[in-house]
Amino acid sequence: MTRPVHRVAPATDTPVRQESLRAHNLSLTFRQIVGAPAPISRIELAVATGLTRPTITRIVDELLAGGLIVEAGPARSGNSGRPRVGLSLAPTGPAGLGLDIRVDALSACVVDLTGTVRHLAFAPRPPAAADTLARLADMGRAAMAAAAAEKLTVVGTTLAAPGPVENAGVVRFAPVLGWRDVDAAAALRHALGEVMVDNDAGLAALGELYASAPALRNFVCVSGEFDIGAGIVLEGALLRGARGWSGSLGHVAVTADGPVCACGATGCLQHYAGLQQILAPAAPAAAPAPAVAIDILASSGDRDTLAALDRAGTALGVALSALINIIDVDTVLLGGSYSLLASWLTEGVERELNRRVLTASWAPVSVRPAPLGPDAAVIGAALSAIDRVRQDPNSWLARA
Amino acid sequence: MTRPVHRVAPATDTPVRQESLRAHNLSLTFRQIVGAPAPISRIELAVATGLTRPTITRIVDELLAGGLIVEAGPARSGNSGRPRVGLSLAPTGPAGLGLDIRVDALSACVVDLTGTVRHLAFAPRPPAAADTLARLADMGRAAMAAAAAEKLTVVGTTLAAPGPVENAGVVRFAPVLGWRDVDAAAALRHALGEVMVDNDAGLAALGELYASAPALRNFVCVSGEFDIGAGIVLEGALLRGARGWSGSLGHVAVTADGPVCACGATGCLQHYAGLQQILAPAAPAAAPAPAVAIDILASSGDRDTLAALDRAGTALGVALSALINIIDVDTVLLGGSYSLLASWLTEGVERELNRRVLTASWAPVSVRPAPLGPDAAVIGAALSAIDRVRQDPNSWLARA
DNA sequence: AGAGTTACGTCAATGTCTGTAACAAATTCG
DNA sequence: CGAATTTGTTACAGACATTGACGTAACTCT
Repeated sequence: MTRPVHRVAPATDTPVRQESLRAHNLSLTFRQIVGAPAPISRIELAVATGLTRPTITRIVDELLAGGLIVEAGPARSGNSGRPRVGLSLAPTGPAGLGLDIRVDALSACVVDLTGTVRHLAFAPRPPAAADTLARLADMGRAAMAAAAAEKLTVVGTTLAAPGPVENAGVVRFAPVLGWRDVDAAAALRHALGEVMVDNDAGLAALGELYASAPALRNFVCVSGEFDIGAGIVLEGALLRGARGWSGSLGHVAVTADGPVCACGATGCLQHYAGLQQILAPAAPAAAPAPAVAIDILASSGDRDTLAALDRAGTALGVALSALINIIDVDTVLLGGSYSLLASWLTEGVERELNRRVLTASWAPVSVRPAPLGPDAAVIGAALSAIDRVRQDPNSWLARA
Repeated sequence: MTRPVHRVAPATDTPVRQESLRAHNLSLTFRQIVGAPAPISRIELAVATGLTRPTITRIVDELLAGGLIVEAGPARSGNSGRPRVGLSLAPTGPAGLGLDIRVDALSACVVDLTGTVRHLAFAPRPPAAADTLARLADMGRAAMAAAAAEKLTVVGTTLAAPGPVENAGVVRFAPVLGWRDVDAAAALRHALGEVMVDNDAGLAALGELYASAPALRNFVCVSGEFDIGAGIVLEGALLRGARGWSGSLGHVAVTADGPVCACGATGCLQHYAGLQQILAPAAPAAAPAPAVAIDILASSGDRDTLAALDRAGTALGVALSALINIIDVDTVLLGGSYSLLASWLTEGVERELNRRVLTASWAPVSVRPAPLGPDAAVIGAALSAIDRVRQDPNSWLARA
């Protein structure tokens, strides 16, 4: 009856010393500043973190010296007494660089510590992989220069790619681009330094996460570009799966014995809700920006397009019901191109969710367009790059 | 000599003081002992944790005094020198209590620190909810008494329930039992103290996780009892979702326009792969242990049953493909009753996974029966209760 | 203008952990 | 039997964060 036991997810595998204690409290305090909706004073920090005022003073000094935060003017707190000095994130200093490969364009984005987009550029996408990567390197260098001009230092770069990515570097499979096993991280390393590569749908979800005003914590963001991908955020963290290949929603079966898909399976969501498939009946010659074309056709009352949108919404709802039954989230964001088409899709999605999600009667799932829309992935990529500093400012302080 | 660089501990929301430092290092050391395949000496602990020998000595003293570990006899390490003293988990001290409500029976289980099952009992399930809970309370008390007789103290209790659970206490919906919104934690609190309630499929996955010999880290365990549930383990942690309602695989659509299910939707997996549905064509009068009945019928070559099993395997494969496309895991365990039927199901499941999982060609998904089978949920429940002590021994030490 | 109030900084005292180094124990080998 | 070797313990010093008390700054109200 003896059963051996083996290790499970540990808290941390490293020993801690006094030094790490200090680093931890510093990072804790910094995260409070990051998360505060408005400039926050030292006293408020002391209350929020549970640390004492002298400790906060010391930590704040360190953050100020490192250029990570700035003091705002004094702000009234109560009626009398010395006003509090607001502390907020510095608009200069570290920044994150994001790159995105979309069907219709390449884009680059720089965000600062506060999450503000400081630079956003687009360029056409060359057909060949090598040209695409070279162009991205150029855009990255240009973005870094633009950042430097505003006293920003790029501390990390993330590339969003439309397909499953392995080891944060190799794009396994990207049908739109015709890529297979492209080591994008290696190709960009020379020009841009270390580059993390991640799935675009996941990064779009991260973008929406960081940008969400009443912070979302559990949601899925469906990005409908060429491929349909889902970025799943649980407890404020992106779900990457065992090998980072989560979120291939496009190849979830809606009808097991449906029509054959390019992937070899049958009845995939892609077939019902892919942009090309929605557009096809009305305009066989694909337009450069299919989502816009679909929106125009639908607005003009085109029956084929409206019918296709209805099918797409229903199919999306079926696949999302599977997703939510499998992993419970309370919000669906229609992202990427779908954000432009949300008004045509939401109804069908909601209908299926209400029918099919087992727990819908206790806690209805909210469906809405993603605020950042098609730019969410670049912005998310840049934010994920800067977020390493936001979560652990010590790396930046150690550098200086 | 250069001092090793130590990364900050994790993103916790609490401040750390010297005291927590001590607690962290103690818990780190203890987890090493837990994870070691054989008794481990102080020196080995020092190497494994990165702490110094004096520190290890102090921590080990504390663990010995607290009764969490015991010294084994000296063991040869090299040829000469003082032999190492092996340290291993104490077979007495804290224990976890698990309870499970199954269709066919109630069960209770006690595991000790080492993960060994020390007590396992079954009882018939009364039809009414109140009776069921009263019986469970009795079984829990009996198990606690049995544990005490072996010098074990139950430090936590977990109840596995067949349905979505809210706030670790309220069973929202359990069709087999006819339960809706039953506050099981409250009902058992008086007899057993604080009880955590969780979904049975998730706990079964945890059971398989803790018991897996070459440790699994990313897998899904499908439990087919009355309801089909999936427990998803990612990086050694159970995925619970926003409200703990993850894993309702039974109501994932296999064919969107399929037959109507009891839940109100159409084409649910439950309809194709539920035990009752597999059994129905051959033996309309449900046997007490459907899985056994199915196995016997199939072994005897019953055509209807074989056909039903084929349909079930295929449907399971479709739903699991959706799951794996959505969240990437590399292993599927056929658990619960399915473990008994694995030989009839595996082929169909594998076929569909290979067709439908987008990344199957790079990394095939392994499908196999779950070693613990139908008892995984109780054992997992008990293990999850004791695991709190294993992950953080300080709670136990503080008590004494 | 002065009292009252709140915010923030500084200093010494305290406690606790780690690391180094010397020391004690237990066993093998010549 | 004693030297060598490895394991485990004790003693001391160094480092660092927290606490608490006191002092200073800034602003409002009377």
